Amino acid sequence: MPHAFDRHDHGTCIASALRAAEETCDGRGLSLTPLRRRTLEILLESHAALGAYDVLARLEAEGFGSKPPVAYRALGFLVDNGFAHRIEGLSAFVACARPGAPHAPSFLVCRSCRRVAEEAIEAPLAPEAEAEGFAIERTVVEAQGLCPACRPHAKGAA
Amino acid sequence: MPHAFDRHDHGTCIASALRAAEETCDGRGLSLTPLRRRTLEILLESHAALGAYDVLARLEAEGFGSKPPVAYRALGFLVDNGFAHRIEGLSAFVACARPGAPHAPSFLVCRSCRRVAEEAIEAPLAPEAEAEGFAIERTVVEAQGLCPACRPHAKGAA
DNA sequence: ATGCCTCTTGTTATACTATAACGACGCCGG
DNA sequence: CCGGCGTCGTTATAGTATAACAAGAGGCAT
Repeated sequence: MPHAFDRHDHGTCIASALRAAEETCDGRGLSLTPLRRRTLEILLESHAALGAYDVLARLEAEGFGSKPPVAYRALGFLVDNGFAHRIEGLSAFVACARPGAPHAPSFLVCRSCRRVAEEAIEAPLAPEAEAEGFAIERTVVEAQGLCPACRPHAKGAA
Repeated sequence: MPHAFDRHDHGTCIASALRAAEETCDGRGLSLTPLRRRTLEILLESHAALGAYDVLARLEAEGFGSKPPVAYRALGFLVDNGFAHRIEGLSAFVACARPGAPHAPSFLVCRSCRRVAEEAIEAPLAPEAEAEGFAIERTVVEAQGLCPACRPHAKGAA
């Protein structure tokens, strides 16, 4: 499993993510329309988190609609179906690194270049939730900091 | 340590949090001004996360300024000094349950009543970050779901 | 083929969240 | 006194997100 911060064959990344999305859509009767597919491709171009309005600008430049709901709906579809994730700490979106497999994702988020490495981690609050009678539906686990590439030259924290 | 979802003496909660804030401010040469103190009190009234504009409305009704920076600055002061936390998943703020003690907080967040239980948890991504050469500066750990009180009568997930 | 239903994309308009930039005032040390 | 700093107030604007409605495409039962 290549990491966002490692050197890797990114073309393979993209191809396998698209294939997984196609297969999952087939399997569930979902339609990966041109808009949705293109939105996913835009996210896949890098491992960086993109804001909804960044995505929207790209879509508009390629002939899709220019209004926020166009981007938010496509992103919503991708997130709902596990092809992308929302990075809460950045109000931004990133392509899923493990599409197809259900998982509770967690992230290392670089505050300098916005690249995101997706990690697999066990739900960390499960015992506490159990003790309280709290029913967990979704977990957000994000570590913000500096990636290996940005670490040397980024300004100090905060 | 009483939990937000447990029955507990909330007056003690409030009093000890205020006292801890006063002591910490004394110790660090910070000033807990009327605005900042009142903002903290507003958050302490419940264990629920409040939006910045909810807090602002309360402050305005009590004679403080009415513009967003008034609330954001007071909340920023509280968050920066560990007297309150920002709940990323809600874009909202909650009083700290362990003021004074440095800690990497994590939260159980009820999507129905917005109450928040603060948990102590070890930084869960430390080994992964170490392996990647990623320097963690801050972690966000939030589990969203239904608290014991809301579980019976809330609508289904999502 | 027609009519109906659902899904998708597009729009307009608006709501919600957050910060930059500037001004006034009070306090305190020089 | 006065200069610097911190705080609180303002105006204005930036950034994020969704509600509500319109139009077209395709399936499918009649």
